[in-house]
Amino acid sequence: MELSCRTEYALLALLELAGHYPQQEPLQIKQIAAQQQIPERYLEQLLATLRRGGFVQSQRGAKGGYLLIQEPWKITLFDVVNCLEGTEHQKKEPLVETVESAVVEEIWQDVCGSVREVLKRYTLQDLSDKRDSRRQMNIMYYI
Amino acid sequence: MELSCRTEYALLALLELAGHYPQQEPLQIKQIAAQQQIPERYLEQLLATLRRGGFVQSQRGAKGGYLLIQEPWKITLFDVVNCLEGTEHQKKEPLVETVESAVVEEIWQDVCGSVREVLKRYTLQDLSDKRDSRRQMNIMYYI
DNA sequence: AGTATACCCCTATTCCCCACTGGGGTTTGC
DNA sequence: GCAAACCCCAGTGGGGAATAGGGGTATACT
Repeated sequence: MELSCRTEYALLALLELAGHYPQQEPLQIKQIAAQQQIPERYLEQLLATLRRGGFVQSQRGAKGGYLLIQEPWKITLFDVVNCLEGTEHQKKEPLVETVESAVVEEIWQDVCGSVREVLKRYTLQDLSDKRDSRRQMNIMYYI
Repeated sequence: MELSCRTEYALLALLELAGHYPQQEPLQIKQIAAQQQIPERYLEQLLATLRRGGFVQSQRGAKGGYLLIQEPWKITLFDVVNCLEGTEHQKKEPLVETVESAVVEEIWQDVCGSVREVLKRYTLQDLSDKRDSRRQMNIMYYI
C-alpha cells in the first residue's frame, strides 16, 4: 500500500468532479487536467481506472466526458486508494519469503489495518469541505 | 515512510543479534547473512546504518563483529523503521505542491501518525517471542 | 612484527517501477 | 462527414532500491 502520485491525481480529479455533483453535463479530461494541473494523457489512464472501479462513468464522442456516479459523501479515501494502488499494475512481491519474515508480515498486516481504518474515516465530501475552508484561510493570509 | 526490503533485512539482523543477547562474543556479518539469507555486502551497509543509529556496536579486526547494545525489549519497531527509512538516502519529494494537495497532505499526516502508533507497540523482544512460537507451530504442522 | 580476519567507506552496476508520452482506433454530436 | 473526445496499447526515461566491487584500516593471534 502506498499513497503515490497517481492517487493524488485521482483524488484531485474526483474532487473536481465532486465540485459539480450532481452533473448534467459531463466534464472533459482536458478541463480537469487544466484545472488541477495534471498531465492530460496520464490523467486519461487514471480516469479509466476510476471508471473500471465504478466511481465515474464515461461518455464517448463529441461533448463527452466523465460523470461522477457515486455520492461524494459515500466515497471513502480507502475506496479510492484501494482502486488505484491495488491489482492491475502491481507486480511487486515486496518481501523475501523466509520463515522469519512471516513474523514481520503479521505486523505489516496490523499496520495496513490501521491505515485502512484512518482512510475509511474520510470521504470525498470531507475533502471537498476541507479544501474550501483551506482556501478561505489562504485568502485570510493574503489580506 | 515505507517498509521496504532494507527494513526487513535490518530487522532480521537485529533479531539474530537479539537471539544471542547479551553477547560476550560479537557476531560477524558473514554469519548473520548466512543465517538470515541476506546478501553479505548489502547487510554490511545496513549494519553501518544501525550502528550510526545506536542500535549496535561494531568491533573491528580479527574476531570482530557486531554487538547489540540496547535491550531487545526497549527497541521498538518504530525506532528501527525510523532509523532505516529516514534521512541519509531519502531525497524523494513525494507529492506535487499545489494548494489542493495540501488537503491530502493533512490526511497523510494522520495516516503516518496512526502507523507510528502501531509500530511503537512492538518491540524486538515481541518479535523474537513471536518467531519462537511460530516455529513451534510450524513443527506442529509437520508432525 | 607479520599476517589473516573482519569492519569501513565510497563508488559502480543492475534492475525495475512510476510518471509520462505517443500512435492509431472508435464512438458520438452537430 | 468531420471534429471532438474517449479508448487501448505500447513505448520512453529518470530515479531509486538492491547489490557488487575495490581498496583502506583496525585488531587478534602467532
